[in-house]
Amino acid sequence: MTSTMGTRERRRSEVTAALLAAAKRELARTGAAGLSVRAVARDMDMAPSALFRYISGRDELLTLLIVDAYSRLGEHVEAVERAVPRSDLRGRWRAIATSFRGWAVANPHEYALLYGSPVPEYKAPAERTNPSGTRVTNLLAALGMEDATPPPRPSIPHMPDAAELRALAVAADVPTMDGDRLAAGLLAWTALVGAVSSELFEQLGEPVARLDTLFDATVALGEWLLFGSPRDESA
Amino acid sequence: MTSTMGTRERRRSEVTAALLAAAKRELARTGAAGLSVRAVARDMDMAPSALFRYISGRDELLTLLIVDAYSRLGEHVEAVERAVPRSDLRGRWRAIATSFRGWAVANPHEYALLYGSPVPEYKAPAERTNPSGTRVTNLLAALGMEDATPPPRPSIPHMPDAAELRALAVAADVPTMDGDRLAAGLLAWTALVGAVSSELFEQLGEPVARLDTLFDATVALGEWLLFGSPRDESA
DNA sequence: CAATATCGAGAACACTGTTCGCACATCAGT
DNA sequence: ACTGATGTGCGAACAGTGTTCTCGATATTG
Repeated sequence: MTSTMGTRERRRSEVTAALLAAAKRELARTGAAGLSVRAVARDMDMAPSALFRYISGRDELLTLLIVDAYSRLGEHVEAVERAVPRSDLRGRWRAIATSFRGWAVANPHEYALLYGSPVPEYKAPAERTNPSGTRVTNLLAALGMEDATPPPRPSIPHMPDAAELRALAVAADVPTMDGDRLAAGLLAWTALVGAVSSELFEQLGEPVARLDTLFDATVALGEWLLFGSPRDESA
Repeated sequence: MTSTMGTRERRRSEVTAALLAAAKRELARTGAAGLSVRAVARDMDMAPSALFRYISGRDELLTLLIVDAYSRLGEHVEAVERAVPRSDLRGRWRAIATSFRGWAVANPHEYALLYGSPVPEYKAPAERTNPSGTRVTNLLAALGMEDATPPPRPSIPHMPDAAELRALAVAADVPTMDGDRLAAGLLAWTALVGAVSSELFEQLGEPVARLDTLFDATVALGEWLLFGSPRDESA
């Protein structure tokens, strides 16, 4: 219908874009908790009250930033993963993990917004964050689906038995995946998030230079969880 | 020298204690980012300006809360771990992990303050947080030291080799521990933090009931990283 | 052109952290 | 016991925040 936008419509989308850009700058500068509507307004040379024509309040500003950050993270990880040959499942996992970490260290405040402590008095609306928020975990799920070989089921003592893990699969939205594989994916994922968070939030003491090694170990652990030892495949 | 406290000294320690108690209540209610000096003052029936006789500002209030939270977490985990027979190393690990998670779910805001995204514009002074902040990881380190059997060195592909892991040990402040064991401990620790954070910050979707199972799997993984499979011991 | 919807700005309100000056209570020394 | 010094609480004030409301200007529509 509206093949050409009227000046009003055009200006509105322009201002909306500028608003989001300014908010992203502000987020990258001071972090989520320090994000100020007035500072964003100053950055845009607008009165603070004018911004309320475009956002309902600070909460929606946060929601916009969360969705945007999820999207950019997903875009980044997907692009890196796509460059790996589809048959190299282990390489694809490593690409996901390393690109995830790379984006996190390049965008620490955005990472904190997504995977750090939630902002109090604010609950992100799932219907808006879910589509972009699950992109990277979806990559992991796809990885598990494409792996034709039966999951290695490593012999780990006290590991919950297959029935419990299967129940885990039912509760999540991946009913077609067997429990062992889903558990392996979840373990690899939470371990990855824990390693990146511990590194970024500086909870491990001083050895900054060696964080690479620790991360490599995490990636190797995840790979082993997902695909087992190489000799298992030759067997 | 001052065997008895003068009324001034007494009152000061009383007010300090009440201040910390009120701040803890406020933290448990609204979280770290929503912590308000004025709200604490209201809770104590004092003028906001009066609090500045006891704290230098909001940052020191945060520091106090961080140290206190670390201490209580350490106390809790240490108490639970102490109840396990010293010879049951695996049981001690499980006690550490489960009590860590138990305290986290019971004190989510405190946990977020310690292991979530750091508060912007605020850097916790390491000389004050370190003593209490390393109590639980020290338990883990002690666990590794007491284990006489050589580390199992599980065959994980792409795991950094022994030399790199040893370098990791040198960089950290545990030079007497061999690299494999330290790497295993760090991996178990970051995986634990990742699992608890993912659960508490609700980044895993809906299956709330099954989070226990996922956590059990994380504990089992950590146990395997630290001590290997039981049959390895019989060999 | 007239009616209407949208927009930006400014003032205002209720908050926040923090500083300052002023009364008052307690202390140390003679 | 009196005095000077020190610690303590308070009210006012300043700069900053999120948000609401009104009001004039402007663009769209009939």
